[in-house]
Amino acid sequence: MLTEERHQFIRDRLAAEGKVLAGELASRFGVSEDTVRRDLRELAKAGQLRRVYGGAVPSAPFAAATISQRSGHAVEEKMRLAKVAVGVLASGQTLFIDGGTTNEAIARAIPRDVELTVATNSIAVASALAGLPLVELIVLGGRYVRDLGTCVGGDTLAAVAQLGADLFFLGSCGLDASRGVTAFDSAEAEVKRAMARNSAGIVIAATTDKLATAAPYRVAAPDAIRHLVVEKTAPSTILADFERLGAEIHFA
Amino acid sequence: MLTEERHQFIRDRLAAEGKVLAGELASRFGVSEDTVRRDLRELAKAGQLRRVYGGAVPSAPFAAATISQRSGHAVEEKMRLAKVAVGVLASGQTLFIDGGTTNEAIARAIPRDVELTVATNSIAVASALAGLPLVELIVLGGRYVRDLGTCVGGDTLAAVAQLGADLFFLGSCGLDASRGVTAFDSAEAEVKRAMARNSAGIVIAATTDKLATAAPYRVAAPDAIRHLVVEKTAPSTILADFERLGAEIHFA
DNA sequence: GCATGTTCTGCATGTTTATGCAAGAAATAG
DNA sequence: CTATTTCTTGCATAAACATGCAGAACATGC
Repeated sequence: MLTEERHQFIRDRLAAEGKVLAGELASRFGVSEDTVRRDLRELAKAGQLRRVYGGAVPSAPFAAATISQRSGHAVEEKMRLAKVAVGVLASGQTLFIDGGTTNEAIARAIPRDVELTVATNSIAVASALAGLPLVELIVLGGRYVRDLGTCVGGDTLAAVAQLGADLFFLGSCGLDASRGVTAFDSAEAEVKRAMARNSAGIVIAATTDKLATAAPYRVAAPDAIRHLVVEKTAPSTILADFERLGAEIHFA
Repeated sequence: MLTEERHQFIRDRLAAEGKVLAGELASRFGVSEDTVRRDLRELAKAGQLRRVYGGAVPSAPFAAATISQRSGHAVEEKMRLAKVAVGVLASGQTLFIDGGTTNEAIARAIPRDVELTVATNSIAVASALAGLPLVELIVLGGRYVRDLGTCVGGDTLAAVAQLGADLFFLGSCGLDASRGVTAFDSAEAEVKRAMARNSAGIVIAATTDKLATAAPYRVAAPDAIRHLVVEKTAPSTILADFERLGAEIHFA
């Protein structure tokens, strides 16, 4: 286990969960707590985290905003969903990846040896993909919306219009077998629609609470979903509806 | 086994797995660890990887930051520069912020109570600003260049062309009183030029080692610099040149 | 063929770095 | 306030590292 690996793990973990515990890290790495503390000290010196009694928390307010939205349970679930979701990927494909914490988890779960072209309007997804050498990354700029963590607006739409993708990882939406995919915000919905239009297939990874919910703005028809990644706890009646409409169901 | 074969294998392995171990490579190649270390040294010198204790990891955009931060000195210097640099800001202004670790430090040093409109092509800067509620953030998308940590290309240029800013925080460049501001990459220089053209003033925060260096591509004339933030160790002769050309010098 | 110079490699050396342990200081919880 | 946990510091050890040197492999020129 390289020192650098531990540092990387700590960074990732902080971004994902908003905190790390010294003891927990020590047992996970198989090193003494002293070593972990040294790691934390170095990362703190580099400004990459802030040490607290018992462990460390992110230094940037960025991750702090996302922490509140995440309970410890949801993180594990999302990581499981993400691992399964990347299973639909194939090397050489072009992707749109939308915003949302689940999509961020998916981006982080993409293996290093897969060659992809990815266009995203999410800063968090872009950050995650910035570390993958084989991923050609296209950032879809525009007006950044803090609540969504993504860029929207005319510039974003124009950038999307120039691209075509094999798959579109659509996130943070309502999902309903009759109304299809829906979004809470008009501008957000516009961008998602553009991505959906320019993609050959839509992939949605959704925690159970997202199922059978609807929001005001329509993004895609229910039969546009090609892959649906869900937890085992998802109600089978809803899944049956989507399956009838042509979606392939993947259980995480 | 040719040296080049080993190098290629190391590159591939690094891309696929994100790390290599010196001992492991030695036994796989059937050579001594010394030879492997020599290989790693050469590849590191060529910028194709970053050596760490025990092996090597890919050279990432943050790797440069991490490695300079590791020394401890540079990061503190940059933070000092950043604190002074944000002093030229005024609430209500519109900014372009370029890439580079110094600009990232500046972005992180912006106080929470300043209202700004900021356009940036750097993912790291965007991440930093995502946490500031009073900052209207515009992400300049495009093709992401891993080595720079920024977006470049036609899309980026088009997005810049639509905007005008009061100040342009220009980063990661050569700086010379006769040749002006210069960049190492053609596409990078193009974006910087566009930002410079659409800004009322240029701000450069540079560590001493950046002064009196030049790169191939011209970005801006030496008299285009309005604010120059430097360390106290900066040679006064160079500063005098820039001051004569109209720059205001700020010491950190 | 032979000599020469270059490059690559492995070994021995001394140095640096990472790690764990122990003891005392500091922070937190009851 | 006291007990417990967590943290820092100094130190010892083993691993990883840089360096200098010598031999082997190789190409080049005579």
